[in-house]
Amino acid sequence: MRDELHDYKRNRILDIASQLFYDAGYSKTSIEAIAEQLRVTKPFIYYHFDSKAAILAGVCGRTTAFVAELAEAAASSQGSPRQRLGELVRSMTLRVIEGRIYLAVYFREEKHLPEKAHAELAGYRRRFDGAMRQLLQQGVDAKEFKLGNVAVAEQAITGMTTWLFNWYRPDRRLSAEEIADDMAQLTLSMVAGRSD
Amino acid sequence: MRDELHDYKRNRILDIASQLFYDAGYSKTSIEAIAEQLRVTKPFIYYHFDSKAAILAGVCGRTTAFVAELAEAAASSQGSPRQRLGELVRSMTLRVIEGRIYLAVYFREEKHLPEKAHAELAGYRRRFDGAMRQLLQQGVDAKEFKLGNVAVAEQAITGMTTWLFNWYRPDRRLSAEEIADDMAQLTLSMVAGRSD
DNA sequence: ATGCAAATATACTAGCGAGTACAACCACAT
DNA sequence: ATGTGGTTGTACTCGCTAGTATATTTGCAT
Repeated sequence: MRDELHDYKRNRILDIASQLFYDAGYSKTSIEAIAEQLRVTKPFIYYHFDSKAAILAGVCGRTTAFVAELAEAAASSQGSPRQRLGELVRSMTLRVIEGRIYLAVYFREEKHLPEKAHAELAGYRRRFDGAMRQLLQQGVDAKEFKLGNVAVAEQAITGMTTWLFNWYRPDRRLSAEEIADDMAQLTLSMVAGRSD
Repeated sequence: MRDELHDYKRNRILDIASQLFYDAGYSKTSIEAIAEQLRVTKPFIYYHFDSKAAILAGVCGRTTAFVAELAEAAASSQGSPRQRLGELVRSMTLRVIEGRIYLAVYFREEKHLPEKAHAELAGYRRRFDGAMRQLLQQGVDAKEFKLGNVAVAEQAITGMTTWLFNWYRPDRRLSAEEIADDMAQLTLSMVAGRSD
């Protein structure tokens, strides 16, 4: 139960760091600033993390893995491609909204990640892309989807969903659920193909 | 014709800076590194730019304005909404591919922009969003598009197009034109609406 | 040729902030 | 009570880099 305390402290550091990195950027956030917010001192931080970059890695890892797993689950589960794609986009949208701060930091500060963390996260992205592409291909094979290039469609869907981290603001009229439903609907129209 | 030389030098600085900012990130790129690549010294740079942030502003401004103008032109030109939207997405895609380095730097390093440049670029983004939304609304009014929430559809289209800066690599099988055609096609299917 | 202004280089300053050596503290077992 | 390991604070170092004071050069007008 001392481990739990450790985890709790680490997470508190990551909470504060996420917010500061998000608001001001990684480079403009000093370790001291993080310590100050937590009402502790620098060595407290360094006791729990090896370096500033390690904190960044912690922040960036918070959402990425999860999204990849969503896609893999969708690609290999039961149901029609159409149905699975809709559900995937819906849940992905919710997840992106939830983790928008971590995603924003990740995409912005990728260059500051230590090599190891960078490779790990790149791996998740590849898994996500692979799973999504596979799902789209299943839909094409089943004649449910009509697509030119599957890779382009895959990136289009990924893009429109991921982009949410950039524009979503919680104080909008729109609820996360409404957006998720719309996104799913738009995606399904998109893959259904020809409309002229 | 001395002005032309000035412009030329400024642009050379921006060329190098774009590439270095893109490859290594803004913070990890020193002015000296830029000078070195150009085979000049630091004061040369400072003679042409007031600060490092001013260089960043120059880099970030390279594509943004243009994209906003594309959208405004599309919103207020002749032709059916459907036709204009397709053409807009097509040309936007090409432009995003062309200026992907500048866009990547812009989205990553926004926090390092001086207030003035930040406001200016935010203005372009607002104009873009406004124009795109207007165009979509025209399509809805003309019963050409079927959309739930226009704002969500707008961001979806913006996202899938802008996201290109993140995944496009010139050494792919896909040409820019093919991608642009696909994007336009996907967008039109998307806005055409219900498919079930 | 020569003087003036614009352009570029040499050689510095100054401050910030990541990371650390070491000291102090605290909880618990014995 | 006391020693021991895990934890946090005090007080530094040290390198890096944005920015600059000043010298030098270059090109052009006359």
